[in-house]
Amino acid sequence: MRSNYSGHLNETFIGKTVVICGWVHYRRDLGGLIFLEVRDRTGLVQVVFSPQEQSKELFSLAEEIRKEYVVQITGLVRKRPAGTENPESPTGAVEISVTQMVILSRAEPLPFYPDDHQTVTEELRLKYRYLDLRRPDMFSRFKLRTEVIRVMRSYLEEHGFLDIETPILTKATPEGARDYLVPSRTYPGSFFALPQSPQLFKQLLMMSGFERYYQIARCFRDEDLRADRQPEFTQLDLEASFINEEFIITLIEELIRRIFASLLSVTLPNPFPRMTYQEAISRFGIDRPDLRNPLEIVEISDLVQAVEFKVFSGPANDPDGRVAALRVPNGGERLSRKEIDDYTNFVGMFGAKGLAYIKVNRRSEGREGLQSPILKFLPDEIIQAILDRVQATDGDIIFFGADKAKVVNDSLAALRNKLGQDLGLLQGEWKPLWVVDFPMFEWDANHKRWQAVHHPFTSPQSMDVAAVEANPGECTARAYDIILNGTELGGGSIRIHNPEMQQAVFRILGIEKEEAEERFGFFLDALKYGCPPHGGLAIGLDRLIMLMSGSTSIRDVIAFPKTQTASCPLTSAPSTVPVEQLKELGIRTAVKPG
RNA sequence: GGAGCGGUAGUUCAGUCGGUUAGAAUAUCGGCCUGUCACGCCGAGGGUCGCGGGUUCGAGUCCCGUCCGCUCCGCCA
Repeated sequence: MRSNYSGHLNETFIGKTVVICGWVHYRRDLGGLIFLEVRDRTGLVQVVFSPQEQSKELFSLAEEIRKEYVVQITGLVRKRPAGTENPESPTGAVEISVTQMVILSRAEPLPFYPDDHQTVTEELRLKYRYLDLRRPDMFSRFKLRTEVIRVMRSYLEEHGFLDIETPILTKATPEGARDYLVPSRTYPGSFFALPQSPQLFKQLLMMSGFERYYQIARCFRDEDLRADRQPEFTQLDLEASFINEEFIITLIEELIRRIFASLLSVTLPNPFPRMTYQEAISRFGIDRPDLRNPLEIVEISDLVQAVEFKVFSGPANDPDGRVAALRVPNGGERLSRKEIDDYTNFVGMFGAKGLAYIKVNRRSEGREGLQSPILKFLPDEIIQAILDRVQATDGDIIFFGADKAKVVNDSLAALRNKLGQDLGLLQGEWKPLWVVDFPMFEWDANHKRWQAVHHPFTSPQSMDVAAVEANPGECTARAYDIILNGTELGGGSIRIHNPEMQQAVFRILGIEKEEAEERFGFFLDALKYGCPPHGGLAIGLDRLIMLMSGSTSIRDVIAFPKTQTASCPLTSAPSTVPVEQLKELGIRTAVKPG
C-alpha cells in the first residue's frame, strides 16, 4: 500500500480524495483540534482533525496518535481556511481533512527525531541508522545515488559495455592494501580474500574477448578509515580492448558531463583540463590539486642556493630537496600571529620543521616594508628576487617550505588546501581535471625497493623491456587519474598485454618468479594465450555521490557504513562466533586482542 | 602505531579556582488553549558526569590508565 499520488501535494489536488501512508512526523493539539504532519516518500503532508468534522470514533483514534506512528490516512484535499495558509508549511495552502485512518504501527519515543535540523552524534546516528535514514536529507542522497547509477548504466550500455559480475570470494589480489580474509571450510587453513578491486578478473574478461566490461563493484580494503574512506566501498569499474588512453578519457569525461548535466544541471568543461603529474607536483605539491584554489606553489630553489641561511641553501642544493614559496594575496593583513603559529603546527604534521614567512607590508620601502623572522638571513637582492618571482604585492604573506621535496610538497599542498578553506579563496563550483603521465615506479627508501605508483599491471609508455628495466625511475606509465575539486574520483591505465613486459615489471618490483607464479600464475598463463591491448578505469562511486550531494563524509552516502575503527554500532559487527563455528573452519582458538 | 578534539538527563549542551541538593533547552508524561506548522503557557518525572584507579577533608572538575566517537598523520597503487 502506498500513497496514491506522486510529487508534492499542492493546490492541483484540491477536491480530490487521496490516500497517504507514512510516519507521523509532527503532532500538535490545539484546543479541540489535532494537527498532524505525515511524512511519506514524497514529503510532508498537513492533516487536520476537528471534533466537528470527524466522527467520534475517528477523532478518538486521532487522540492516540503519537510521533513516528505509521498510519494510513484517506482524506479530502482542501484549501486551508483563509488566513491560515503558511508558505513555509510543507503543503502550503492545502491540507487533508481525514475521512479514514488506520494505525499501521505504533512507535516508542525515539532516541532522536529524524529531522534535518536535528544534530546528534554520529555514533547515535549509526546505532539507530534506520531512524537516521528517515531524514529527508538522507533520502535525497540515496535517490541521487540511484540516479547516478542509472545514468552510468544506460550510458555504458549505449556504448556496448556488458555488466559482468566478478567473485567476492576470491584469491588475494596484488593491490597494495591489506586483504579481508574468509576462512575456507573445505580447505582448512586456506583462505579466500575479498577483492580490493576486480582488477585481474576484468583483465581476464578482456582476454575472453568480451571487449567492453563494466560493473558497479563492491571493493574491500582492510586499512584505516578516513572521512572519505570506508573498508568496503563501491566503484564503477570498467575495461575495454583495442583502445588507447584517449578512448577511456573521452568516454569517462562524457559520462561525468552527462551525470552533472542531467542530475545537477551543471555544465562541466569540454574537454576537462589535463595536467602532467610533474606539473601538478611542481605547481601544487600534490597529484590531485583542487583547481578551485587559486594559490600556487612557486619554485625558488635556484634563488637561494648560495645564501648563508642553511635552512634554505641546504635543501636548495640537495637533489632530493626543494625550496618553494606560497604567496597568499592579502594574507598578511588577514592572518594574525597566532594563526600563523597554528599553520606552523599544521605543516608539522607533514614533517615540516617550521614555516618561514614574509609579510609584505609596503614593497616600495624595501626591507623596511617587510616583516619576517628570516629577513636577517637573506641579502637584499635575494629577497627582491623572491618577491619578484612570486609577484608579491602589498598586504601579501609568503610562506616557505624548505626540506626534502616530499616534505615541502606534502606540507605546502596541505597548507594550500587549508588556506583555501580558511580564507574562503575557492573559486567556482566544479573543477574536474585529468592528471596524466604518472611515473611507473617510485623508490621506497624504507624498504629499499621500487614500488608501482599505480599497480603492477599498468603499461609503461615505452614498450622496450630492456630500457624499462635499465632505468625504472625514468619510466612513465600509461596511467590517468580523474580529479574533482581536489578529490581523486578515480584512476586507470592502459594495461600490460604481453607476458615479457609483465614479468619485467614484476622483476623491477622485486617479486620473485616463484612468488609471481604462486600469487597470480593463472594470470600470467592467461597472458600467453592471446591478450588484446586493453585498459580501463575505476571511479569511486561513493566519493562521486559525496561530492555531488555536498556531503562532508562518505558515511553520509552509504546506507550502513562502518565507524573509524571499522565496526558497525547498529549490528555490533564484528563479533565473536561460537567455538563450533570456528572448529568447522579448522580454526582452533579465537585470540582476544590485548 | 601516533597526534588533536570530544564523551554530563532520552537528545543537544553549560558546569568558573576542586566546595551546598549537578543545571538549561528540547524530548517524554499530565493540564490549558479552535488554525498550529521549531507555536505558546502551567506542572511533573528523568543523572553509573564513558569505565577503572589515584591525589584530596572533599573530584563532573586535578593526575594515571582504559574504552568509545570524530578529524588528521602513518597506512590506503
